[in-house]
Amino acid sequence: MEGHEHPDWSTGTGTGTGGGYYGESECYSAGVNMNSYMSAPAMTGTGHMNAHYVNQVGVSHGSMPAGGLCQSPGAVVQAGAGITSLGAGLPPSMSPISPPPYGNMPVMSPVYGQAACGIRSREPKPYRRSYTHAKPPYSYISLITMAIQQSGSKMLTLNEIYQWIMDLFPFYRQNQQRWQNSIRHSLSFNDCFIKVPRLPDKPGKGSFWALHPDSGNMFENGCYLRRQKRFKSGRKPDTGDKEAAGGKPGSSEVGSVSSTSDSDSPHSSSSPPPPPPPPPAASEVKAAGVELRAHRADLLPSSPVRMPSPHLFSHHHQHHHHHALLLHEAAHLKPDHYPHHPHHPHHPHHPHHYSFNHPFSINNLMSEPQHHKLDPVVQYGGYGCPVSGALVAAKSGLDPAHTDTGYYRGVYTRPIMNSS
DNA sequence: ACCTGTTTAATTTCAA
DNA sequence: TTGAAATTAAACAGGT
Repeated sequence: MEGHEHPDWSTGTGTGTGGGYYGESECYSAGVNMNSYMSAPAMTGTGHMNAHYVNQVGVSHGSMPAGGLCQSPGAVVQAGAGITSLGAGLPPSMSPISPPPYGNMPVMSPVYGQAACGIRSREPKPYRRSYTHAKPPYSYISLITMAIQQSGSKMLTLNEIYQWIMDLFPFYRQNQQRWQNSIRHSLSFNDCFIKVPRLPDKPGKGSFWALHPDSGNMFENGCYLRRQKRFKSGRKPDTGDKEAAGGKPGSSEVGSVSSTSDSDSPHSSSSPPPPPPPPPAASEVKAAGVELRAHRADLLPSSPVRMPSPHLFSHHHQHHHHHALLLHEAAHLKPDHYPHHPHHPHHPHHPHHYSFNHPFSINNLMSEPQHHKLDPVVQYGGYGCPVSGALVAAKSGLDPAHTDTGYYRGVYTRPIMNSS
């Protein structure tokens, strides 16, 4: 089928296309949402720049759903932009500094075209390849996380995750069978994702997927391609179980979870106790602890609250109650977005479905679903933090534009270790 | 039947 | 180079 992979872009893997991830031409405007917190301050050291994902695809000016983003503030962008790079981007988070809780994933949007990038793209790169869409510098885990984060209810069905990804990244409109299988694998295999059952009365295709409350910011290191360590549920922060890594996700740990959720939780301090657990049909608690937890109040979506590191967000409202939906509620309300039906085939060409919240919206990412623009969203032009990237580049002397293949290679090499 | 989830396993890629 | 994370494939079980 259709799936034939093109060696070129599609898999970055093997070949070396150099890297595989996007090439030079694509500009995704990223919407990074990092919170403001992230101001791009210092990228200390590492600079990295990577390539910019500029997607020049079609450019639909105008309409971008996401488009909103561009318009806004750009301040940031410009800042960085100094460099012209339109892209410049790295995921915001790359910014070293703030390790955002998961609230800040960079979500970019494919805004095709400059528009988004705002920064006018100048500098047509010499070589714009035809990679129409290169592979985004995010791992599947990152993508899933971003998708979930940006949803108002903080949980999405598998299909919604697929759609979000495809809408944002043209790259993933290809070889669907391949990456979707990987997505499924990632969801099941990684403890950071939990399955939230649908309410009985709301039948539908699959369950909802949410982030494990304790997963925290898995990308604190700023690297969206690879986490330093795989999140394993069951591990308690202080107890001695640190490692966990060795163990396979099999079962045991998972099982233990149940308790975990309650007990440990780094909860946010201020957040009120979790709402009553709506027992969906919990009856079937599957063996898998995970799921359980899901319904367990802990992770209620409401919990944006549960941000693992509330402090980070502190400024933000922590009381998101209004949004806090209970799982079941959430279920009732449709996931959030789109009005479409489950199987509704989205047309590739319009990303608009997501008008609700562009991925860029910081809000979304944060925890606030869509209040649209409440604050200056930081918009970065490129994938992520343009600013930083740009700056860095500048400092480094690299051209942003230069994009090396390894977009991230140099980039985030910084493990944020403890800055604290 | 097709979609969703799980799981095993091989391989690739990255960061230390 | 190495260990671990990520990707890809694929078999298989359940649901709808």
